[in-house]
Amino acid sequence: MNMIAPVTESLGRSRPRTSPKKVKELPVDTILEGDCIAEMARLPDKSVDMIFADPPYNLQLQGDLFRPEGGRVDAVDDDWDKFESLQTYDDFTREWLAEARRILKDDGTIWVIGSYHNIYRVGSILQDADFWILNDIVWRKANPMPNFRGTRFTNAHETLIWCAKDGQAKYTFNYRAMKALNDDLQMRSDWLLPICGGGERAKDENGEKAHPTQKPESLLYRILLACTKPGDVVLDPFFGTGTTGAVARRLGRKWIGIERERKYVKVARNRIDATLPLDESAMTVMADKRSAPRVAFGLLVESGMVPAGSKLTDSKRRWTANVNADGSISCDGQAGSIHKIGAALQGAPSCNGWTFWHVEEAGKLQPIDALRQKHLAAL
Amino acid sequence: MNMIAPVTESLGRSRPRTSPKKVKELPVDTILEGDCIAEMARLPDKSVDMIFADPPYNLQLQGDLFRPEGGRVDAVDDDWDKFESLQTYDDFTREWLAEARRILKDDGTIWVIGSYHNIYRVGSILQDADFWILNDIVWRKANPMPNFRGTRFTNAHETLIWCAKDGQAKYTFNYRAMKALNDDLQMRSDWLLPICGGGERAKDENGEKAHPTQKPESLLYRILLACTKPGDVVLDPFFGTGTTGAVARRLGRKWIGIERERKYVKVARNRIDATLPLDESAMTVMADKRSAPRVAFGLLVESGMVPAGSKLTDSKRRWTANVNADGSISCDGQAGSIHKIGAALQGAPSCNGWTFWHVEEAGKLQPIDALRQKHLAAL
DNA sequence: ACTTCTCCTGAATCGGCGT
DNA sequence: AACGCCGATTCAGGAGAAG
Repeated sequence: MNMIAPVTESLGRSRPRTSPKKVKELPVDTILEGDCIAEMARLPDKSVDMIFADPPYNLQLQGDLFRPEGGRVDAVDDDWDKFESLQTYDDFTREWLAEARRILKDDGTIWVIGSYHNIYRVGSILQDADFWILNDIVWRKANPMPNFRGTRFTNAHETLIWCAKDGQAKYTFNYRAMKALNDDLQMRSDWLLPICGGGERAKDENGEKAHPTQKPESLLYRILLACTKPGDVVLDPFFGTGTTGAVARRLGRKWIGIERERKYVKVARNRIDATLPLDESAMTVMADKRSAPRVAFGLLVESGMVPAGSKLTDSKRRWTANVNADGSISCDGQAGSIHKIGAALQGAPSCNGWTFWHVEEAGKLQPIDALRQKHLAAL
Repeated sequence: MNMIAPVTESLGRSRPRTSPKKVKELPVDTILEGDCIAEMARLPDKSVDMIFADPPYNLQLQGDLFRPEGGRVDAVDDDWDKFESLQTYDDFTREWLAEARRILKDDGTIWVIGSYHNIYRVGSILQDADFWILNDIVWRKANPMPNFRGTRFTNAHETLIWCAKDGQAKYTFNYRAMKALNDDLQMRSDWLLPICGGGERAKDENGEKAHPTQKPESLLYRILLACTKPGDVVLDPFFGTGTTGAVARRLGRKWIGIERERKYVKVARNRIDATLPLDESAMTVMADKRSAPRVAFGLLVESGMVPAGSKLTDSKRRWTANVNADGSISCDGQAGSIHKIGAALQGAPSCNGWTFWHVEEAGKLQPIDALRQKHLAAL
């Protein structure tokens, strides 16, 4: 078991500690065997970067599904049952989500997956707990189980809810990586992925499938790639056969799993041990421009890459601007930054001067952003 | 206005009548102008076969949003979508759903559409009110608005919840019709349909869009075809520009619309009057496009078919590229899509990366397009 | 007549940093 | 905390103009 000190210390805030014996250091790359709420209670405040949770889909309701067809059920008792189970499920959900919220860093995010049986309870309780929904994602199953009786639409999807701790949080979203993964189109909220089967499906000692609802690694791959950075800590409070851990290890993320059932813990351990991390070069993703170091236009002027006195023009040569010695530009009697002048000329509220303005080189127009990239590469 | 006697008489059950002056006969094929709860209160118990509801989503938008090219997004800022709090929204939802339940026949079903802003509230309250969820349906928008800032996944779907009054109800589901509509495959819970635009979009006197959130007729067509019979009565308590009425008339169903805003009522009346029953000319778009699904290269990376870290080469082994975790590839210090990098290396304006790049398998080079075909076949 | 190009628009909870 | 500046950011489809 590896240990790393939690980045943020427990602050002893409003929420009472539900357990007196909190761990001093965050246990990572390990499975905590026990009840998810009790084990979460031992983890420090604001210590994990992401939580992925695949909670039970409300076992009480599933019980109803197994009733013999045509059996006469007293309606009043049934309603009472249902109320009882929904109430119980809600209480359970509120409790583990409260712990999850406490453990999550302020800029961390949480993902919860569910079906129509439970996801509306989960979504409402997330909102009630002041989580801020960023997206809901539809996992479209490429190969769902058909509806054998022909009584409904084929239940061919599950729903994931992605939340920040509040509307102001600065969460991680690797936009360019997601765009790259989707052939240079923005990644949408509907994901088509096969269900987990074949060799990926974990087996127990008897060769039977080890877990009834094992999630595909491709699903976790996309989630972890989108919303975490290498080295981030991911918590999965309903670990099962450890899909989250396996993918986290492969992608160079740290992980914590909580699982109550010993048989699943064993399967998960073996599975993750057999998973090899990608080497660092393979782990790289398209970097967001936002995270690149800033280059002031004046720096290019200073360095002579775009000398003072040279001309800038837009791609259609509608306007020509003069470069001043201080990195400001002049056009139409106005002077200011490449962005300000670009916006003013177009009558637009804003403008990215780096892509708007061009220089002529060998008869061809080239955006000054290309020069910036050259400048960055030279460093 | 046509009148038909309610099929099921009011039984004077537990719920107190919220209005003393209930109509004696059910008003059909007409718009009731007024508040949805007050107007529903005038309708008799157990009198309609289906309810389709498109309630306000409570979007909670902040400031203006601008497109990259400078245009301003025409947001939904209407008063009818503003609520003081989640609590207020929940109270409103409980109230109109209670009336809806009272009016609905015991074997009737209800559909409610929403987005992540409100659908979890709606789903929970439906379950709390003892409605029985039969399916949740994902409307995948073929042409959603992009995420202009690159901050989240493109919000490309809305969710519909379909409920019976309880788990024992004998609801209508036209299984064969749905299967026929889907090329003789069971209709799934994810529907790909374009948003409402072009000539279908209702205009006001000034030629502006009459309503900010008009739903496409293809969506209502599928719902009414699936869950009602000819002659059934469909109630839409948030009628807007009357899509439900127009499609109901086209399909030979009776309809009741409730709408508070006079401007929408006028548009809806004109629109429905101009709709010819059983003219299916406008319905040609309703079937899912069954064109071959596009496969992103990233999908092969995610699924492990071309693992991150593996090498690609062109047929003559002049270049070798490294596969990154997000499906981009790197070569010669550049990173980008299989197409972009292939084009850049050759100095060509474009390149089909699927045929340009190869993987080595058993000493033989194989274009990655072959792997794509294998992936498609597996689905 | 046919193609190509430009422009417009759609239920959207759509920045970050330094001063 | 508020303000101001930098500068990052879009997909599909329909309509109508232009070639």
